[in-house]
Amino acid sequence: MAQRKYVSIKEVAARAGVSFQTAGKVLNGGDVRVSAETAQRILTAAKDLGYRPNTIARSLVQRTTATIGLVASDATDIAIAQASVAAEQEARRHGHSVLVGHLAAGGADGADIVRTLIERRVDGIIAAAPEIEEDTRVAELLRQYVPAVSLQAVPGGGVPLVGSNHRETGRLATDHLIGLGHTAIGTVTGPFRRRVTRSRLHGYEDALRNANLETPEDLVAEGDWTPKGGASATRLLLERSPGITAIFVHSDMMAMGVLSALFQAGRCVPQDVAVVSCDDIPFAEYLTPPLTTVRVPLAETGRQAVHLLLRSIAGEQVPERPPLLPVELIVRASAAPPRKAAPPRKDNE
Amino acid sequence: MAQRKYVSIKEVAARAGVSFQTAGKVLNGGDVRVSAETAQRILTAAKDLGYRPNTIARSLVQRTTATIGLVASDATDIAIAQASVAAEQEARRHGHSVLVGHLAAGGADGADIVRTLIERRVDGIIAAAPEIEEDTRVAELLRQYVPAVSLQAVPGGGVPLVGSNHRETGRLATDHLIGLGHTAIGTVTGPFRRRVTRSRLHGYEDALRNANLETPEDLVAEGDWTPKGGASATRLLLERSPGITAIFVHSDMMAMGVLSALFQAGRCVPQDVAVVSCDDIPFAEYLTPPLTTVRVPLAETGRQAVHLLLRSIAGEQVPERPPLLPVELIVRASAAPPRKAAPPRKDNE
DNA sequence: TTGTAGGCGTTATCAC
DNA sequence: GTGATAACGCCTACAA
Repeated sequence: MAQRKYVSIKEVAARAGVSFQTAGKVLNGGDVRVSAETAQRILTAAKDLGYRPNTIARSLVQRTTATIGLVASDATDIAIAQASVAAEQEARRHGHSVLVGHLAAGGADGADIVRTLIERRVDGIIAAAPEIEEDTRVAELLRQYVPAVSLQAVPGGGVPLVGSNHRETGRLATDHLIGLGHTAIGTVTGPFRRRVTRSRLHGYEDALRNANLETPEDLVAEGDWTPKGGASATRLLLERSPGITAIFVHSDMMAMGVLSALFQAGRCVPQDVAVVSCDDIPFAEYLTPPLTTVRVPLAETGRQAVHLLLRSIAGEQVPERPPLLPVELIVRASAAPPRKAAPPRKDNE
Repeated sequence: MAQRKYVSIKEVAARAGVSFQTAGKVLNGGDVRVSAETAQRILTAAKDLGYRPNTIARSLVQRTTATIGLVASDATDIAIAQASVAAEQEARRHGHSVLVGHLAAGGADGADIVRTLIERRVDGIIAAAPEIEEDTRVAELLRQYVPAVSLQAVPGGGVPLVGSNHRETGRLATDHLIGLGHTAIGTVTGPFRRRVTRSRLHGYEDALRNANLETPEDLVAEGDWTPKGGASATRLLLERSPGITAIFVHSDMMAMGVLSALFQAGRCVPQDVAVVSCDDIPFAEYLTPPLTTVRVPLAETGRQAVHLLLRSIAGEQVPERPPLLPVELIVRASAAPPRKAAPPRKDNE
C-alpha cells in the first residue's frame, strides 16, 4: 500500500544516462537500433526503478488502446458467462484487454455502457446481451464509432452477427422427442420478443409439421431464461395440457426449473415426461436426471466473436453473416420413449 | 462500420467559434464559468459533430483512469461470477469501469494479468480468484503499485481481505446435520490447499467435536469445486464409508455432482443421505431436491470489495481485516433426519 | 467571460 | 547509435 509513484521513462533514462527517447526505444519500440551495452544499462535501470510502461500515454499517441469492450447480460445466465469468459481469454491471447459492462436487470443501461466504452476508446465492441436486441440507441452507437460484433440481432443491421443456428437447434431437439415416439410435445420458451426464441420455436414447429403433428397454442409456455421462469411455465403447461409427455425447453437454465416443477408435480423424468433442452452448460450432465440437450458452442461463439472483431479492427472487411456455428444433440437421460399403454396420470394436479 | 474519425474538442471549438479550452470547460470541467449562450453553441456543435470525450487523454493528465481491474477465476464457478458481476455493476454505479482478466485453468497467468492491469494504470485492483492465493508474484504486484482488495488470502498480507466467515459456514452446515440426528457425517471439500477449504473443514470439525463425534479421515474427500469433482469425491466417500448418512459439501457447484453421484448409487436424498452445502447460488433451490445450504453473500462481497477499494483509492486508510459478512443457513429439502432403524443399504455398491 | 501557456508519458520522424 | 523536436487530446493554472 506504499503507493509508490510510477516512474516514467524519463527517470529511467536519467538513471541510465541516456535521453528518454533512447530509453523508449529499448523499453518498447520493436526496432532497437541501440548498442547492446546501453540497452542493457537502460534495462537494468528500468528494473531497478520498477518501471511499468504507461499504456495510457502510448494509447494517446498511437490512437489505439488494444482494448475491446464487452457488453454482457447480467450473467446469472451461465450461457452468456461462458461466452464472455472465453471471449476475454481469447482477446488476451491476442494482446487485448477487455473492458466489461454488465447490464442491470432490464437492460435499459445498454447505451450508457456502450457510450462509456467508446469514450474509453476501446478498439472494438462485442455485444453479448439478448436484452439489447431491440435497443436502437445501442445499435446506432455500435454502427457509428467502432467495429463491433454481436451475438444477437442488431436492429438495422450493419453489425456482424455470430452464433449458431437456433432454428436447427429447435428442430434437432424436437425431432429427437418425435423419434422417441412422443406426440404430445410441449415447449417452454424464452421470452417471445427474443429472436432466439422465435427461431427455436420455428424449429420446433418445423419438426412437428414434418411429423404431421399439431401445434396447438396450449403446448407453448413462455419462460424468461431463469429456472424460476422455467418452473412456472411448466406448471402452466401441465395445467393446460395434462396429457403432455415431452417438453422441449429453450435453455438449460430453464430446464432446471422444468425438472424441478415436474418433480414436484409428481411426474418422473424421463418416464412420465421427457425433457430435451438447449445449450449444454457445463453441469447439464450433473442434473437429475442428466440432461439431454442440444449443445450450443458458447465458448466457441465468444472466441469467434473476438476473431471477427480483431479482423474488423485490423481494417479487414468481415462478413455480416459469417457461417453459423454447428449445434449437436447430446443424448443423456432426460428423454426416453413415452410409456406405452399408460395414460398420463391425473393425480397431483 | 463507417469508421468515422473521432472529433476532438478542437474541432468542436472551431465549429462553435471559441478556443478549445473554452470548449473543454463546458464539455467536461465542472466549474463552468462561461456565458450560457456560448455554452449552448458549444454543446450543439458537439452534438452535431458527435463528439465523444477522449478519456485516454483525460486520464493522462489527471493521472487517474476511473477504472478498476478485476482478476477473476475461470468463472465456470458461478459463485465467483456472482461476485464479479456485482462488483462491476457497483463500480459502474460509482463512475468506474472495470477491466477484467480471467485466469486460465491453473491460474499460472495471474501475474501477467495483474501486470497488464497496472500498465493500463487502473486505479485499483480486486482479486477474486482462489487460485492466486499462494501466488507471491501476484501478491507482490498487488502491494506495490495500486490499492487492492482481495477476496482470498494474499501471501504476505498487506491487502485488505473481504469475505465471509468460512469456519462459521462449515460449523453451521454441520451443526444442522448433527441437529437432525446424524452421526456419520462425511464432507466433500474444496482443494485442501485453499484456505477456504481448511476453514470450512475446521468449522466441520468444530461442530463434530462439540457433539463428541469422531472425525476419521475416511469421512473427508477432496473435490475441486466442480460438479465432476464433487461426484467422484462422493463415490470415494461411499466406498470408504458406506455407512455415511450425511454429507457436508463445500460448494453448491460440487453439491450438484454429489447429488448426481448419490442418485446413481441408488441413495435417495434426503432419506438415505442428507446433503448440506455452501453458497446458495441462484438455482440451488431448483436442484432435485432443493438444496439446503449456507448462504454466502457473494454479490454483497463483490460490492463490499468495490467500496473498500474506492475508499482506498480515495486515500482513505482501510482496515486490512474488515468485518466478515454474515452467513445464514437456508433450510430446504436436501437434508432430513436419518432413517431410524434402517441400516444403510449395502446394495448398489 | 474568454484565451494563452505548459505539461501529462509516450511514440514518430528526422537530424546529428 | 543517439537525441532533438513535435504531436496525441485534454486539463489546470493564470493572464487578458
